[in-house]
Amino acid sequence: MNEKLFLRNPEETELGRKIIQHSIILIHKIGFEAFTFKKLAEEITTTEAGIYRYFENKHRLLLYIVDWYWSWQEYRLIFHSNNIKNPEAKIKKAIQLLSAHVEDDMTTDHINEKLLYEIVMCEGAKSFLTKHVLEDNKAKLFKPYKDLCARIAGFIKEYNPKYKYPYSLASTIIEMAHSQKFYMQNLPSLTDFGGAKDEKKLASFLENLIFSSIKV
Amino acid sequence: MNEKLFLRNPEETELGRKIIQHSIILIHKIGFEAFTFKKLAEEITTTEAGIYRYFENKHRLLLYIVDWYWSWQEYRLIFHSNNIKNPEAKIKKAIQLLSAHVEDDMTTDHINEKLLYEIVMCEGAKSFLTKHVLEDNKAKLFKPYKDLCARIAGFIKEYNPKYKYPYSLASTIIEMAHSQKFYMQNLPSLTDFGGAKDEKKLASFLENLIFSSIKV
DNA sequence: TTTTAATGATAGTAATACTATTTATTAAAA
DNA sequence: TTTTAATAAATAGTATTACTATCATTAAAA
Repeated sequence: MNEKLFLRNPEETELGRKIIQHSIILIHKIGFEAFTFKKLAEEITTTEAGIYRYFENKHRLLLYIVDWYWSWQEYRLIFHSNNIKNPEAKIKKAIQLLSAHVEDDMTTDHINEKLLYEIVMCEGAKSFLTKHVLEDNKAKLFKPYKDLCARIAGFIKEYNPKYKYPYSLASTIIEMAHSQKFYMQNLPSLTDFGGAKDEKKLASFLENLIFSSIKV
Repeated sequence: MNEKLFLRNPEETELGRKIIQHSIILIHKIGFEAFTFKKLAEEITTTEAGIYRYFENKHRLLLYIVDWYWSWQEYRLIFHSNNIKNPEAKIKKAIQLLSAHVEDDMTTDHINEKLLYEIVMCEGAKSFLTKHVLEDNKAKLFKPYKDLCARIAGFIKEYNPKYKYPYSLASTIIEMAHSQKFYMQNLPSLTDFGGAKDEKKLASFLENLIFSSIKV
């Protein structure tokens, strides 16, 4: 993780890991706007000042967990596409991993991936929709997201080296996988997917969107 | 405008119109997070309490101006697609209107459409990324966005009645027109568009994306 | 003219987002 | 073993935010 995200590395102490674990639970429960360091401190029986020693403010903490999520997604993609040769299959795997229902991973003790996925769906955009996005970008705080995007863009370029918009298409896939899911659950008339059962339809929509564009 | 958005209709009084006019200027200048009713009150030499008579809170005010924007975009689309018969041309017109650089309209005295467009690009998602999105949706607060989406979905259905995802594709166009523009200006490595000059490339990307998917 | 409605001015509160200071604990050096 | 130094925790405090309440003033409608 980028060292500029925190004042003290939360992975290195018991308290730090508790901050991460419970910030995920609490943001998921009450939303990022209502989330405060004071409420978090109460949950883990420490003090507000205790949390400020780890994170400058709650936005940095959001960035930390969002970055963690994108790094995890890229790791999963590397792992699952490792032994695939065919670029078409690699792209399909990426779509499947991004649009399928996420379950708690269990390999990471203090991070609940299912909750984290839902946080990124509901709050993820707030990590860059700020007045200081350019500064944050200079500090490389969006690197995990950009790396994932570049990896998928790479698959697209393998599939069709002449396609003109691999990066925009890759960011479109990632963003739509999350925002169509959000619409599905909250504003369904913006989608063609009815209940929560329709998760395979989202993957079909994305596959159709991508492959018809990049078809050689 | 939906009456639930405000406590007192800002269109009906001088002060109300000043609130709208200067909230657009101020949100554009300092961002929605830093924007407060107190700062706005200072700008227009009224009091904080004066603004609270019009809007319950700053989120409702954001929703008001965002809804105004989507209604304006739909009006523009109706106006410009009115005498077009060909569904392909209608879709192209929609893409063009959504992805082109917006200039101040001048027909509306107190609303600067250029600034409003930039606000929707940077802050628009915050209007629905909340814990009360379902309630707000029940109160029909997202109707203008959904209407625009449904209109574009209608064009898509005209073009190809068999295409399976007209609503998701329509919301994808609208969202990407704004978010790719944001990326272009702030996180360019997520796109294939270099400087601000590349605005026609965004339209080409979207046209390619849409028409290759819905091609009969 | 009287009533109603909108605005203005002032004050007050609980919560938020921090910062600073002091106190306690632990670890290393003398 | 005692002193010193570094680290962490606890407490307190501040400016700002997001409101609510009250009351006087002005303007428009009945």
